[in-house]
Amino acid sequence: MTGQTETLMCTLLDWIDLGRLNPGDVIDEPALVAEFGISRTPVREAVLQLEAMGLVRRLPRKGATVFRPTLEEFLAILEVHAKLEGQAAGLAARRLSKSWAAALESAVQACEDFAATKGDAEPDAYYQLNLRFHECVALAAGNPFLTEMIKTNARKLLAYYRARYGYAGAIAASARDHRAIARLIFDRDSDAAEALMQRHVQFDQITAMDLLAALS
Amino acid sequence: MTGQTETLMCTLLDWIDLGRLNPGDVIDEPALVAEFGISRTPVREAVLQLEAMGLVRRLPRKGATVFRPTLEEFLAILEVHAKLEGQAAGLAARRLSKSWAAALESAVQACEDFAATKGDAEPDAYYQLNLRFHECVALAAGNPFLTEMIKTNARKLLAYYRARYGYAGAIAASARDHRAIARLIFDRDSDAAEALMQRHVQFDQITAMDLLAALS
DNA sequence: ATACGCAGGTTTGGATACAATTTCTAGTGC
DNA sequence: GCACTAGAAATTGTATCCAAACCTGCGTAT
Repeated sequence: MTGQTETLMCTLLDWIDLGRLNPGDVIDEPALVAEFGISRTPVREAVLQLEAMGLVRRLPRKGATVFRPTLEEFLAILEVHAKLEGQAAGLAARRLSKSWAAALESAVQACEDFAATKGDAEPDAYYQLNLRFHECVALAAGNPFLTEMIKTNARKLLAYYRARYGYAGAIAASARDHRAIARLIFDRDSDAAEALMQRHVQFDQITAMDLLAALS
Repeated sequence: MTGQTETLMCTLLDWIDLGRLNPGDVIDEPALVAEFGISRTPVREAVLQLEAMGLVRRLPRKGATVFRPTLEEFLAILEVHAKLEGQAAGLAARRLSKSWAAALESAVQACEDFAATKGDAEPDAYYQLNLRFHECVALAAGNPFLTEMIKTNARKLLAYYRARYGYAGAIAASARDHRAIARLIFDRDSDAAEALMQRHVQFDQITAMDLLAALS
């Protein structure tokens, strides 16, 4: 009896992270009730909390769906997300500890190795490495609140980021960016790290629109 | 029957905004049940959603309390909040429309007039003007997502900001800052507006710590 | 043939009932 | 007199139940 609401929420978050639930998918409450053998109450509460976080949207009489931004919403979120990731990089440059330096270097290495050996194959696998890099930077910034915010926002853009690495050369370019950002962080160049990370995340809005179009 | 959960949530948010609920105050669920003549379910749901937003903390067996940051949490939130307000100012400088320009000018004027005529008296009244200035900037930035985020974060720091204007000269200094920021926005100097707003919000951390100490 | 409407079913929000864990209290024994 | 324990009450999470709002489809009337 360790909190069915909480358990279910974590499960749903995992499903979103793993791509088992994608933007626009309906969250079928009765089905969850049946699948988990629990009552409507915790299911309802879990969905309500996800809605409060902005990850789920509930249309009147239409069921709950995983948040799927419109073009305007996507660009608005991306704009803020890029700024926060930038801040994280800037702070990391100022606060980097020995142990996070090691973790960051290994995350960047992993990205480079992948780009060198696998090229454009397995974009989903690269996406996981990408996640690790960004998580490292966020954690190295030493601001748990910022980390949490970045994670939540990232979830709203998740499916689109995943799609990003399907384009030829995207993985190599991403790995190069990561290296450049890491170098600036290691050099303690806070301003440059911030600026570059922000540009890295807010990749050409044309590309963003391509992604959106591809996923509509 | 127009959504008791939603109604209650808005009421609680208002209470927080108006200072009727302050950080650390307990949210007595049974009392709310009695006061509103509703059942436990909507009360519980409202509190859970506030918790998901980070505005309420629920300790095991100790009831729910309005979020009251520790010193570390306060500084972490302030760091992010300042960055976001800065972004809003920068975007406003680029996107300012005629009508928002007028609203912004009037908000700044109101601050200046207050500082000139009332001096350091009625800090709570000035706080409302301050809110309007920041809201104007956020709205002028044209990013609803950013606006929402700023509002939620501001709520977490609310009681502390209110206390800020109790210090001699604080109101006049704030009004001067607002004028300087507005000038940069009117001049379309995005970078400078962003930097100045960030500094304005993340006021000297010494001061922040004074506030915290005063409120513990 | 079409449009109006009414009866069922479904969906959703809310109330209440129930169970488990824990705390307060009072009583008893050392 | 203090401590320990048992029981009573409360807090909290979950389940079940109820009522109102709204979709759906069929029937009837014009």
